[in-house]
Amino acid sequence: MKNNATRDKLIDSGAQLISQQGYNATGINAVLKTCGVPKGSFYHYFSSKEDFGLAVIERFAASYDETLVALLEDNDTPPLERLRRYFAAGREYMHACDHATGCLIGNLGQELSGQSDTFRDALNLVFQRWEQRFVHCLKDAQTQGYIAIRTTPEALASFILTGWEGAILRAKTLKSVEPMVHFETILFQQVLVPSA
Amino acid sequence: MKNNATRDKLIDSGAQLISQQGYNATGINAVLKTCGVPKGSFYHYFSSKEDFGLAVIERFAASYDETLVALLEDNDTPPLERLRRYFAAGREYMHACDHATGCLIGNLGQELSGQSDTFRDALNLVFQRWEQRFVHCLKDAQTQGYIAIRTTPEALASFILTGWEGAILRAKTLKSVEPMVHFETILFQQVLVPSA
DNA sequence: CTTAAAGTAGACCAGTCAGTCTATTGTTTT
DNA sequence: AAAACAATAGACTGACTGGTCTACTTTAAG
Repeated sequence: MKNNATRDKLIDSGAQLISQQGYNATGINAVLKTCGVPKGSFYHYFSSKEDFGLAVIERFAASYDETLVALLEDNDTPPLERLRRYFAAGREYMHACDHATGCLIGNLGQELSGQSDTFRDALNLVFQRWEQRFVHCLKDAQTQGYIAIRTTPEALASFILTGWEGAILRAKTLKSVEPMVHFETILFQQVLVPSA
Repeated sequence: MKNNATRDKLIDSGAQLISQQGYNATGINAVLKTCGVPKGSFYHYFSSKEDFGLAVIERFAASYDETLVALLEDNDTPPLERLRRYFAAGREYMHACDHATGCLIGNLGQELSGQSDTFRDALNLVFQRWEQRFVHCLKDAQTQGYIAIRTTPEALASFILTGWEGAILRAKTLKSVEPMVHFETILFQQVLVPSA
């Protein structure tokens, strides 16, 4: 009843299709087809499409959190350099997916938070966990004197996360990482600075 | 064949439903039901759902551009105050819609730009027109000495628009305008400042 | 008064949706 | 070996999708 190769295959295919097309536009049959699993198995592992969607979110969040920790809590690297690497990784991914996919959590947040409170809560939690990772890194930067303490790390983390998500969205419609570059440039030039 | 009350009713209802539920989740029948128009009329005015969606975008953009001009090109008001008013209006709207709707263009950009190039192009154009309105206002601010000229107005406009869109997205999943407040606060405190 | 076109009206179509059902196969446990 | 359960398999259902079709009504032109 727990973990299983078939279940994993379903979640993997689902994450891929949902990333590309969105939740509503991705039919269960399409997921089944891409991984060659019959419908009976799907409803053996998941009670509904919503249940499946939540599992996709959960798994993506868990996997993404690992890379987030590796990037933002690497104490061998100066805090602002960690942030730079995070942005660079995001830009690379955006380029790799031909500017079509973006951020799964951001996509679903936009599509589903007005549609289902269950999804909204789940996505909100993911965002909040991400913000905490940023807070941790920003606190390091403040105590080490790299940035001023005129703003709380929490507010700064919110600023960075929302700005970055917005830049990703804009990059999708523009089919260019230019908005992401602009965001990063101005952020490091005027916000993440030491002097008051 | 041109403008008509029925056509307008369809677009109005469509804009409302699509704002709330998204494009894919909004069926044509639902639109027809909310404004009491039969299907025959719909396909008399629009050749397809995509055609309809584009008309909804076009009309929203035209109407929104008016308020944008009124806010950002009001020469009787200092440039930064114009921006403040723009953000205040956005916050008020977000509150009025119970944090559920957000920005129609942003929503559709997220949902459709990976799905249809036609939509992506249309939405991209709208964003670019908006950016130009910001550029105009920021140039005023620079020439009047309110903000430094270390960054091009174009890059700044991109930064503001993407940051704001991201804040709206985050406000939807959080059901609070807090991210929008954080964005505005830090923007005026550290980015839109005169000194180098 | 006639005729053509614009617009209204909704039954209808093939296809797809999420979800159900029964039957069968694999794998343990006893 | 047998019973119990997990998992596979896919045909099937009713509701709904975007879109088509024909019939009817209104408006305007000649």
